[in-house]
Amino acid sequence: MFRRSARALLSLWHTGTMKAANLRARVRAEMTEEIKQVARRHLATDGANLSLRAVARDLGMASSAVYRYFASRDELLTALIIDAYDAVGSTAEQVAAAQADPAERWVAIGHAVRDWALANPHQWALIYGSPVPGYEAPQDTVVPATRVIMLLAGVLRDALAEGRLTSVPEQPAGRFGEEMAAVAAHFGPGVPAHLVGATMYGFVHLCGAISAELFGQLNKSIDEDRRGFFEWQARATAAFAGLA
Amino acid sequence: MFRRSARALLSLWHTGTMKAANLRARVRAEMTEEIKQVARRHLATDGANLSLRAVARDLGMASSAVYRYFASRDELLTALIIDAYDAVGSTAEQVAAAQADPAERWVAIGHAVRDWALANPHQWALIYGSPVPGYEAPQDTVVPATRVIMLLAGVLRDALAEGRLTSVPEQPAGRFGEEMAAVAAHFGPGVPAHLVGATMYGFVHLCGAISAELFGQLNKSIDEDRRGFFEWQARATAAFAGLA
DNA sequence: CTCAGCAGAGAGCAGTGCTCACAAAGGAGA
DNA sequence: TCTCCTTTGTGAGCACTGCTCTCTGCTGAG
Repeated sequence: MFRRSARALLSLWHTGTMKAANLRARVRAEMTEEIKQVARRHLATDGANLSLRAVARDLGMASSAVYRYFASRDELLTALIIDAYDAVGSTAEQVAAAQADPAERWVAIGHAVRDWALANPHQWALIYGSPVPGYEAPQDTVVPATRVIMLLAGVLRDALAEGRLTSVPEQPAGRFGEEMAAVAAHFGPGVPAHLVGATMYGFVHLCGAISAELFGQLNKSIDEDRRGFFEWQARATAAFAGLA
Repeated sequence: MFRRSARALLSLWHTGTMKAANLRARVRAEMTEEIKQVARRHLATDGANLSLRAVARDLGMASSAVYRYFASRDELLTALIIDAYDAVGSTAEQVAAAQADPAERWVAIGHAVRDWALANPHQWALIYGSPVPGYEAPQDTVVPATRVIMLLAGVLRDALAEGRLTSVPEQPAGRFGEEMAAVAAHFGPGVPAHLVGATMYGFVHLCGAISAELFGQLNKSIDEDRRGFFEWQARATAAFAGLA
C-alpha cells in the first residue's frame, strides 16, 4: 500500500532533492511521525487508554505493522511523553524570552505551561499525572523533562545576578539542604541552595495547581476565574522566591 | 461454594446474635468488602490497571459473579476511591486532633497525608493522579474528597478565631476573589476570602508535593531527605497562610 | 412447604497487546 | 542488469480483558 507520506517523499526523490541512502530512513521517520500524530489524536479524544490497534486502524494498516516502528505500546507512549515535554518546554521558553522583568517572566512561564496543559490535558496527564502502570521512565525522558524547571531556575539565577531578589526563603537546613546545595553546584558557582529550593517549590506548586485544575479538584469552588486564581498563586510563589 | 465470610456469619446466626432479616444483607456487605480488599491488594502490587477477572480468580469465583456486587469495573474503582478518600481523611483527622499549635497542626496534617500516600501510592494515584480514562467522579465521592482540605481550613479558621494569624496573604481580587468569598460564606460568617485562598494554596501545594515525590519528579535531585524537603515546603505554605 | 429471588457458574462476544510465519518490494552489490 | 537481503506490511493466532447472557442451585420469606 502506498502511504501519502511515502508518495510525497518519492516525488522529492524524483526531483533529485534527496539522496537514495536517506530515502528509506526519511520515509520511516515520516511514518513514525504519522503514527505519533494519530496516537496523539486518539489520546485527545478517547482518553489515556491508548489502543495501538485503533491507531493502526485509523492509519489503514495492520496492527502488527505498527510494531515495525514501536516495539511496544509503552515505547509509543514514551515517544509521546518526550514530545510532550518538549512541547511544553519550548512554548514556555518562547514566552519566557519575551518577558524582561523577572517576576513577570516567572508568572508568564506559569501561564504558558497552564495554557498548554489546558489545550492538551491528556498529554499533561501523560507527563505529570500518575505514571502509566508498570511504566518506568526511560533515560531519554529526563533531559526534556527538566526544561520547564530549568527555565524557572534561570529566572531566579538571573534575578540574583542582577540583585533583584528582594528577599530569600528560609535557608534549607539538614540533609535535604545539602542535597539542594549539590544541585545548586551543578548550576554554577555561587548559586545558593535556597534558590534551588525556591525553584522546586515553585515548580511543585505549578504542577500541583495545574493538575488540581485539570483533574477536577477545584470543581464547585473556583469555576469561573481559574486563571485569576492561578495567577494569584503564581505571584505568591514568585514572592516566596524573592521576586518583587 | 461456602465462602469463609459467609460461614463466619452463619455461626453468628446460629448463636442468635443476628437477625434473620439482616443475614443476606450482611453476607453481601462482607463479600463486597472482601472484593474491595483483594482489589486493593492487586492495586498495590500490579499497579493501576486493575483486572476484575484477576480479582475474581483470587477469590476463587467466576468473574461474572463479581458483577453481582459491582455493576462495572468503574463502580469498583469508585468504591475504592471513596474508601481511599476516607482513609487519608481519617488518619489526617486523628493526627490533627493531637496537635494544639496551629502551625504544628498544619505541618502534621501534611506529614500524615504524605505518610499515607507513601504507604499507599496506588491509592493516592487513584484519587489525586490523572483521572481514570472516561471516568467521571460520581456525586458520592465529593464529600469524602473534602475531608483533608476541610481540616486545613479548620486550622486557619481556629487560628484566626484565636487571633494567632500573624500575617495575611494578598487579598484575592477580581472574579476569583468573589468565588472565594462565596466559598468562605459557606464556611461561616466573617470568614475572609484570603483564608479560603490560603487553604486552597496549601492544599494544592500539598497534593503537588506528594505527587511530585511519588511520581518521580524529584528523582536525581532530592533522593535522601525528601521528608525534610516536604516539611520545609509545608512550613512555607503555613507561613504564607499566616501561621507563625 | 412452597416459591421467588439471589448468588454463583460458564459460555460467549468484542476488544486488547503482542508474536509469528509469510509475502511483496525495493535498495545494494556483483 | 540481475540477484540477493533487508525492510515493511499482512493475517492468523494466543492469552488476556470487560461485560452480557442463560442456566442452576440454594435459601430466606411468606
